[in-house]
Amino acid sequence: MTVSVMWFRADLRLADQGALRSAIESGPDGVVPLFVLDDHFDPSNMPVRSAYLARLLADFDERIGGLHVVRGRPEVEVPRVVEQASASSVHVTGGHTPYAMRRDRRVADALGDVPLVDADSSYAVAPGTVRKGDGTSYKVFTPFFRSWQAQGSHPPVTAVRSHAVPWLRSGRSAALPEVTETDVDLPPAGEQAARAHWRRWLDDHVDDYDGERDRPDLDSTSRMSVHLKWGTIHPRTLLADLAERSSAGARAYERQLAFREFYADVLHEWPHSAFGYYNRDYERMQYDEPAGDFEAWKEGRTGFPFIDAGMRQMLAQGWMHNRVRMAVASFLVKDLHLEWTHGARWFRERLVDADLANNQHGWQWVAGCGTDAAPYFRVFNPVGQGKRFDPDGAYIRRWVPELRGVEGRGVHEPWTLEEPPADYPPPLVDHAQERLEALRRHDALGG
DNA sequence: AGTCGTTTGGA
DNA sequence: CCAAACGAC
Repeated sequence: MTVSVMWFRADLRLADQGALRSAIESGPDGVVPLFVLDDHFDPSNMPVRSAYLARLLADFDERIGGLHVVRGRPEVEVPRVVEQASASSVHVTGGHTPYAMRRDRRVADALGDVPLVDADSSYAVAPGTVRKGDGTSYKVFTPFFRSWQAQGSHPPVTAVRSHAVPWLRSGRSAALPEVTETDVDLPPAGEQAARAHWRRWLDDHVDDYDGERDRPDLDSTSRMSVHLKWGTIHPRTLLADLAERSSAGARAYERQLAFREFYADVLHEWPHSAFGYYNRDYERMQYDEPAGDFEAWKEGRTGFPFIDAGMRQMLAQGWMHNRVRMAVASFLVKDLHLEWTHGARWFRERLVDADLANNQHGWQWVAGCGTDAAPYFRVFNPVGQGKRFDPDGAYIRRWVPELRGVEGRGVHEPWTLEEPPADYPPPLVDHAQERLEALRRHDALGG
């Protein structure tokens, strides 16, 4: 009997998209599903994501009847499980961050003659494979998008759900993390939840996506980011469903999926951009040190209702509408003059969908130092964004209880009210002034 | 995936 | 007088 180990990387890219098929094609009679909780895994650094991961692992464990979870270093634990199971191959599936790639190489070295097969990526097109005619990678989204579309991707795999190859049940794993209570209103975890949610959104909302996606008050985005991040659904599944639709909304959604693929490709090509400036000119800019204003931003007490609503939505749900992410990021970088890395770290702590490539490059786009970034002089107006994308203020009233009693559009500028709510803070900064300060600091860079 | 001050053209 | 369009940052 030949056995293969199916090693899920940091997330649970599931078998229906090719990983298990790839294992089947290599001919094993059984598959050991393995998840390694890395020694470096520290729940205090990612409280929201670790709470979600525990739910996800529990769901997976229940569904396949025994996920093998071990704690330790992958280069030690993967070979150990291979030896215990007398496996002849390891199929790895999941995210393509530079860190995952480096870790794979260490594991491959430790495995010796047992092949480590990169069974599937968590992207429609694997990072590092969309290339210009001269073989170099793209730095601008639009040409990447065209090339990515032209390249296409194979259809999603659906038939392997029939369990042509049995999972080798290992019994309940002692290392399975405990599912603990959390104050965060987390979305349901698991593949079935992901598929059900997608189906519903596709039927009811995708055709309106183009017109409504920027409106946090309507809450009409797909909220699929969490499922894509954790791999409980594959983008190829989404693309196949979208291809059957002719609406502008379906096309706009494909474009958003392509942004995710673009940033994964960028990170793959420039690993340093995960935690440093993609455009290193911006390292020299003058920044302030995080202080009380940073704490106010984190807690949603800046006195700018649209900004505070977003930050509080993130604390409550581990999720924030993308339009608001851009506005709060701009506020941190250009009104508070803090480095984007501080904000990106807070997002990674509090967002359940925090994905390294999307998060870091989304921030760098706003900060003007990323690939195909917004020019630095594009400064979001924290009030104007609210008026434009939350016209009636419903989003603000939902997330900022102090302002719930304020009727009309005055809710965007409570300091102009005759009687501003006493328990809501005054604006932390003068936006017009700080905007000019940001432009001044940028000018000081020269060139 | 922006904002702001200015200009322009129609009422 | 005001909105839409425009160009600069």
